[in-house]
Amino acid sequence: MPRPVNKKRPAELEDAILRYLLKHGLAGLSLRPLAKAIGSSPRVLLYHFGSKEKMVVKVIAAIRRRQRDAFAKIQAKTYLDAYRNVWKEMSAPASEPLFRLFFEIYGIALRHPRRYQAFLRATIRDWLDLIAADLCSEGLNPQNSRIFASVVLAGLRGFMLDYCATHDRRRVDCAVDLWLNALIQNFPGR
Amino acid sequence: MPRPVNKKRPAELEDAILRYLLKHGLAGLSLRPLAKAIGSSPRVLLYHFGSKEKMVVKVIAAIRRRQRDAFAKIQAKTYLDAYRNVWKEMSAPASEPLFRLFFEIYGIALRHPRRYQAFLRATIRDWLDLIAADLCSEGLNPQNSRIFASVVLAGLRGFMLDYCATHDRRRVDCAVDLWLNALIQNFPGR
DNA sequence: GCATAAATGAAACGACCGTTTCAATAACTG
DNA sequence: CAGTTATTGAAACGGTCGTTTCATTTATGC
Repeated sequence: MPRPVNKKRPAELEDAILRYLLKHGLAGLSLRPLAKAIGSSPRVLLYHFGSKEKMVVKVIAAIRRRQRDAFAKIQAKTYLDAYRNVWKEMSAPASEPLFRLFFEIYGIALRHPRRYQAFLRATIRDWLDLIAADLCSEGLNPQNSRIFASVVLAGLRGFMLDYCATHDRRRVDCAVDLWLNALIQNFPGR
Repeated sequence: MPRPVNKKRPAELEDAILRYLLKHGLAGLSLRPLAKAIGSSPRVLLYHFGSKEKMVVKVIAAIRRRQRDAFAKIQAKTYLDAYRNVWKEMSAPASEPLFRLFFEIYGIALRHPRRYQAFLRATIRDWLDLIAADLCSEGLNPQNSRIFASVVLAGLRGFMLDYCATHDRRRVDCAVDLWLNALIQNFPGR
């Protein structure tokens, strides 16, 4: 009978907070500057999320979903091309804030495995599932698919760590090429 | 004529702080608990390092040196064996605190490139130099050595990210094997 | 032992933190 | 319009932060 709940409000806040985190990072996050920047107030954030920690966990889940969805849609005729395209997308300037934030969260999550258990598990498994499913659909057995997918994921993340730190595009791009060629020649289905 | 400076004191403090960081991480570091834990006081830390930020930068440099030295001494008859041994050393339980701290610092450094410029540059270049020098000494030209070394470094770091998050040793170890075999078959000198 | 400067202790400063309290407002139902 | 509850604002609370101030202790060369 009274004022009904606004179900879209939390999602709106999540989006705004995510954008703020992309700019300012997670480590030094505090409610007052955040609230001011997104036109809200600490009171409102705590009302909707319960606590700062719960808020962060929620937003991190949203970040993970966003990152996964951004790359799930990439397709190509061959694996070589697909992975090439993924790297091109990952290393594009537009992706860098997301990866910087991702690595920052990664570091914090490794320090607090309990709190960020969901993130730690999902951040590997999401991608492994994505990559391995593709391989499976081509006839590779599930177990080998996961092994091969682990190699792909580790490479992509490792190169991204390098690129974010050095911005040495020429060297890293060359290295990615060399790596992909070596991988593809040892593709377990060939 | 008066009391002379104790040149060993800063190094002692650095060591103690490093041990504390390995346990407690960098993100939430604050002087009072740190000082208490190492039997010192905030006053002393600031006296010797000037500020918290300068202290952190100094200790991070020490961490980097320690990490590099720990792996520089690893040798083997073939590259395959050498990289295998490096991975074995990296993924040993004793190394995990160091890598957790390393990834945490990495995330923070990416957020503050100015402050941690030295770390970001060195954390890639140190290893690249180490790996590439080996390859060069076997006759590979310097440029290709750096490319190949980039592949090795990215792989090692990527697998370590995976392992720290999942502790799925069997899968990651298998993936490392697959990756190394693929790499070695495409070793540019063969 | 005395002068001198390095090193440390104790306490305070102003600022900011996450959170709570209390009250006001807003948006809906009947 | 009245009643009800979701939502928000303003201010305060206790606590911790990095840093500074001021005084004291400590170890050395003369």
